[in-house]
Formats: sequence, structure tokens, C-alpha cells
Amino acid sequence: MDAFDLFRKLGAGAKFDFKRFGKDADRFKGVRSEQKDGSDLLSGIDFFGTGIYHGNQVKLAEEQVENGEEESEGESGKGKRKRQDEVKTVNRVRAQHRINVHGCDVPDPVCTFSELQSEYGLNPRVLQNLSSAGLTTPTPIQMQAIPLMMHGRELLACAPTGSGKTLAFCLPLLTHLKQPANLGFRALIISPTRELASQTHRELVRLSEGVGFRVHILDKASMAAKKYGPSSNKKYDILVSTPNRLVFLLKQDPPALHLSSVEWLVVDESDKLFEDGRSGFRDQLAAVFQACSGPRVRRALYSATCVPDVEQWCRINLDNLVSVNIGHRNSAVETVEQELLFVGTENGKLLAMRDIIKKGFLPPMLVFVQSIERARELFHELVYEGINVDVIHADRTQQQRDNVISSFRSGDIWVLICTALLARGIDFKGVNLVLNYDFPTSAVEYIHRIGRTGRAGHTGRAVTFFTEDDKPLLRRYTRGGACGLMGEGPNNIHLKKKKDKL
DNA sequence: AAAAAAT
Repeated sequence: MDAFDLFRKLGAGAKFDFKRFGKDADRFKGVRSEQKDGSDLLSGIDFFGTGIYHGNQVKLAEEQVENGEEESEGESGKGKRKRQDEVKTVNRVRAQHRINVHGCDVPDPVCTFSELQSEYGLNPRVLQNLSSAGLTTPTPIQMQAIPLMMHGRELLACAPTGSGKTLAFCLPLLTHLKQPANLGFRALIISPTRELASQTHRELVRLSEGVGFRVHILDKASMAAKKYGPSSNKKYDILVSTPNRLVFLLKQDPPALHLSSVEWLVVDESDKLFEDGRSGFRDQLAAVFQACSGPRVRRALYSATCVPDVEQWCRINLDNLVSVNIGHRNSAVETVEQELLFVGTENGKLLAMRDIIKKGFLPPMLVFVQSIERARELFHELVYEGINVDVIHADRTQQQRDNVISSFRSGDIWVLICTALLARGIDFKGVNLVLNYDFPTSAVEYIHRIGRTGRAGHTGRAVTFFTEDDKPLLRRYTRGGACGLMGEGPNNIHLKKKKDKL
């Protein structure tokens, strides 16, 4: 595995501009010539064309149709034909939208939001809120995951960045809860960062407007107010939180919050929250799972990336699991034009960055670096460039963090330097460029970072800086982390196992 | 490997 292969594996759908980055191409040629593989550079850059995958999907669907025919052999003519047609239609829909499902008794995908009202009793007001938000057609993940959750099925869902996962779990929650009830929280959503939690909270409030649900977020103020204690009036329905805050309240004696009425537990960015190790989220998440002790609790895990570890856990612990995958698993979103830029050294990064600024760029731009310290440093380098630049990371105060996010959303900040804090889930409208100033430490992180652009079918662009020093880093993580992500067929993913816990 | 996550 060399640097070239690595980038090939990172960048599904990547376009590499050889004229513009001729030097980089030469560089990779050099690297590549060390290999025995005789194939030439350009043919090597078949970025695992999506057409091949699509072909496989259709073929798979046809096989399913055939199976369906065999199964219905005992039936008489008319009914049999009707069932065959239905199976064909459903499989065609799945193939067309690259919906892959595994599990028993999977309900048909829905093709419109109004079907959700007629078939599953979605509140008409929510439907109205959807259309006033300009949402007309369900995305593939919504088509399949919503009916599943409406049937109360536990699931593991994997769909690309910016493809509508939030709505895919919010709609079923609202439908399932039917109306406000004073029973305490009946639905809980866990997110890895406060920024993502607050975004999800806002979405839920907007979506349920006029229905009367009490949607809460665990923030400093609500925790200080101690409003969820045993003596509270239980007049709340849905909670969104980061894990540790929740665990803090649960651990108090007596617990400052009860989750025994929770009927739906949604884990967003599930692979992140399953992260193990001394300071990982995993223990916190385990405590949350344990606290959601009601007999009727259902669980759904969502992410753009899925690791075998999480899948394994789901197979063992979830009831009659269904897993839904949209398109390639663990692949970069296809609407992002990806470029790799060799900049030689650290100083080369700064020069290239200044060059981008000097040449004129179309804001807003997100710039990812590897650590808080590096975020600070880069900010100090750029603050005098005459552009509106700011920086966000976990060491800034919540007030600063909130201000930065809102100024970036409003366009007052053109360039936002950030750490992994903003890598997942955050939905900025119209980020024109994601710059990986520091090379991401894993393919998974790369996928999430560049997924801040090219959202909801829009096009986006991502540039990744690359230096001499990054080479050993690349080799390490292709061995230990996500490897063979793509190019080996949709169901042939080897992610090396690190641990086998939980 | 780093970042985030409670007071």
C-alpha cells in the first residue's frame, strides 16, 4: 500500500486534475514505480467507478425477484402474478436508489412523504412542516429507514454524509410518540458533540412545530435548573444530548433524570460513540443504554461510516436487527470533487493556503487541522491576511463556539479553522470548499470531513494537503484502520478488527 | 492518534 493507493481508496468518485497538479502526478508515478504492479497511472485512477457498483445492485435485485417467484409457487395464477409484480417493483426501487437491506420481514420503501400519512399515521401538521421546509421527496435512507422504524424495528443505518439521516430518524420518533404525554422523556437522541446535538434539537423543534411536543436539549442551563428530577412534572417528550452530560445526571443519587419511559433511543454518529479506549465514548454510551431500561425501548443506530465492531454489537444486542446501507458503505460522498495537493512541507502548506486566499476563493471555506494547538497557530497566521477568519475547537468557551457557528452560518466568517469538532454531522448550507490542511488520520475521518460540503445533492469541493511527513502516517492507518474500503465490490469490506469488546 | 465529553 503506497500513498497513491491510499488516496485512491479514500476518494470514491474523486477527480484528480492532472494538468493542474502535474507535479503531484509525477510524484505519485515515482512512488508507484516502486511497485511490481505494471498498470499505468491513469488506468489506476479508475476511482472505483460507481457504474460497476450500480450494475451489481441491479443484478442482485433481479436475483431477489427470481427468489420471490420461487417462493410464491404454491399460489394460484392471479395472486401470484400480482405478488411477483410487487416484489419486482420493490426491488427495482431499492436497486434504483441503491438501498441495501439485510434482515427479516423488511417493509417496502416509501416513495413519497404523503404515504407516511396514509400508511403510518404521520401527523398532517408534520407533513405540512416538511413541505414548508421545502422537503418534497424522501431520500433513499428516508425511504427505507422510516418504514422500518415505523414498524418498531431496531436498525443499524449507514448512509452517506448529507443524505438526510437526521430526518430519517426524526419523522418516526414524532409519529411513534403520537402526541405530547406527561410521562417523562419517551425518545432520546445521543450525539457526539454539543454542536450536533443543538442542530438536531433545532431540526426537531422545526419539524414538530404546531404539534406540541416538548423537545429538550441538555445544556448547562437545563442541568443547573434540575428540571428533570423525580419530583418534576414530567412534561417533556424528546431529549437530545451529548453522552457525558446525561451520564452525569444519571449517576447522581437519586438520579437527576429518568430514562425508564424511553421508547426510542437513537444513537447518531454511532461509530464515533462506540469509540473505545481510556477517553472514548463507549463507557458513557453503555451507561445510557443501561438507563434506557423500559420494556418497550427500541434502538436505532445511524452513521455515514460503519465499522464491523458496531455491526457485531448490533447483531448480538439488538432485537431482530435490520441493517440498511445506502450505496457503498464507508465511501466518500460522490457529489464532492476531491483534489490532492502535494505541498512538500509544513511551510508549503502555509504558502499554498496563502495562495488560495490571494487567488480569490468562494467562501465559505472550512479548514480542518489535527489538533487544538495547530488550530490556534493557523488562526494566528491567517488573522492578519485581511479575510474574515475564525477558529473553533473544544477549548473555546461554549459562548465562543456558539458565536462562531452562527457567524459562519450567516456568512460573517469566510474561513473557519476547526478540529474534528466539526467533522461529523454538522450541516452548513453551501460550504464551497473543505480544505484538509492537516491530512486526516483515517479514511473514516476523511469521509466525514469532506462530507461538510456536497450536501443534499449539491456539489462541493475538497482539497487535501499532503506533505513528505504524511507518508508514514498513511501507511500506519491503512494497516490498522479502514482499508480496502472500496474497489473490491460493495460487500467486500475489510476493516481490520482492533478489539472485540462489548 | 487526537478530540470530545460534567461539575
